[in-house]
Amino acid sequence: MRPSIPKGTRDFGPEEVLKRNFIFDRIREVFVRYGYQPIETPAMEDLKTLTGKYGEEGDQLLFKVLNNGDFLSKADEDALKNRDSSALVPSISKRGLRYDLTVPFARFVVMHQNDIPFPFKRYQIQPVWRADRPQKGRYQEFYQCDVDAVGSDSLALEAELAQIYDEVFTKLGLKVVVKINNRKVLAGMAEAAGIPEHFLSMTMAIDKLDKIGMDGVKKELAGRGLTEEAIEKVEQMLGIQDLSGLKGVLVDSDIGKQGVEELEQVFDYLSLGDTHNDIRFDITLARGLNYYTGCIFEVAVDTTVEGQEKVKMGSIGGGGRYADLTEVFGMKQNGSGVGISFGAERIYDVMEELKLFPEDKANTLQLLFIAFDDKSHRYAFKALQQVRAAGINAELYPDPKKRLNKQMKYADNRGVPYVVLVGDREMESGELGLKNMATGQQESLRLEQIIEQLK
RNA sequence: GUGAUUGUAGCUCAGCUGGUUAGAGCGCUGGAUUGUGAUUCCAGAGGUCGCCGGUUCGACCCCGGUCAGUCACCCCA
Repeated sequence: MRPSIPKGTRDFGPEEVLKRNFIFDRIREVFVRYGYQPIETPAMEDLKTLTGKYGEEGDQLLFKVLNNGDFLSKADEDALKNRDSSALVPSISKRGLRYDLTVPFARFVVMHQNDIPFPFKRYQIQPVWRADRPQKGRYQEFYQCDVDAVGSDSLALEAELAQIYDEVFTKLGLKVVVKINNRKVLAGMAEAAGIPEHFLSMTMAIDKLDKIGMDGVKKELAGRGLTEEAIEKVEQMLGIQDLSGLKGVLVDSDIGKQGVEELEQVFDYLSLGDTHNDIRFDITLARGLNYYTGCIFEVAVDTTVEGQEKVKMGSIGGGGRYADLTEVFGMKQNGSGVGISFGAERIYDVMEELKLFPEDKANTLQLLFIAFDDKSHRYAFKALQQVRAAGINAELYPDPKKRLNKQMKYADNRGVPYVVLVGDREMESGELGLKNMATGQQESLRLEQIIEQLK
């Protein structure tokens, strides 16, 4: 048979894994520096944990795992007869692959609420799965890197998360825009426009502003049944760039005012420290996941920065506050959480495009021993151990009977910077041939000298 | 879930309106060179033309379906 892998999934070769780890390591460093602790949760969750948390669209994108054994014997007869897939699912599948890390985390917090300190600050770097149609920057299996804090309403946490975005992307050498908004502001806008019942449609339309433009948004709002008057009000509010202006418009909406005040506080905290990226209020930021209740975040590549103009990539991170998510799992108090996520795959793609990955020599082979016969192979095997003990990444070509040019070719393919050649002459003199693969130069040195040079 | 587009050697691709034996570059194997890779020269291996079906005397080429990649939409990281 022909080998293949499921669509939307990928293999990663050594070079890619090293680069991916570079991203994960930078992210993890910052998470740890801010006091967050690691957890891991299973790839599979009970389906009931996942369904209903991501909206209707999200439910359709969940991977369901077929029950073990004779699952059809317990299948819903009617659903089966009517070919009604969505009605059939509960009777043949009780588990699904996680769709994100936030919902499993909320489940984790509630299950372990008596064992963990609050506020609980955790980070989690694991793959998630979505049954989406793959395209540019979108896969069915991809990694998310989440930081969340549960058990505190403090807006210092929102500010801290924005700082984390700032710091991670600075370490990665990527200039970004961190957009911040608040669901309460959006709710206030709906109130001010007299359309609180259209809150969700309004946010979804607004979310598309940078893609379809103001005219597109207006068309979409009209299509969703808003009056011309309401649409005009929404358009006016979308033109507001600063928080103080917004406060005046939302004066009659308590929730709207609250949202503005929260944002003011977040930016006040941020003003106490230095940041390196454009962190700004953006009234057009909406975000689709419907469990968000307060501040929301989204990160995009800053295309106004020199060298990054041509990057076309959607959001490379997002998050927000979810006050009620743990309540769904039965937690009565202390349950407000806030968190952000890094889209590692998209960050990878952007960094690849901009050539931001450094040569990471620490993780690759530094020295290769090549022996000409069994006797020198034994000699090299012994020398190898000393080299490794000195902290140099080294290996010995395992088969000395292979022709020398084969072995040299292997060295070339591995991209190893230095080769040590060992044969009769070298064993006799105790001076080994150290060859620099880049220049082709070769010199005779004692093993200790070689170690000294490569250290 | 909707639409567009592509699928030929390990990789990147060429292949005329449908006509015998499907090609190139790179890579791979062997040799020139049994103590030297990357450069040079010589030779060689490697193909169910994504898969299934149809049209035709004849299909890599045309038609239908299907699978996969890519891109856009919906949504999203």
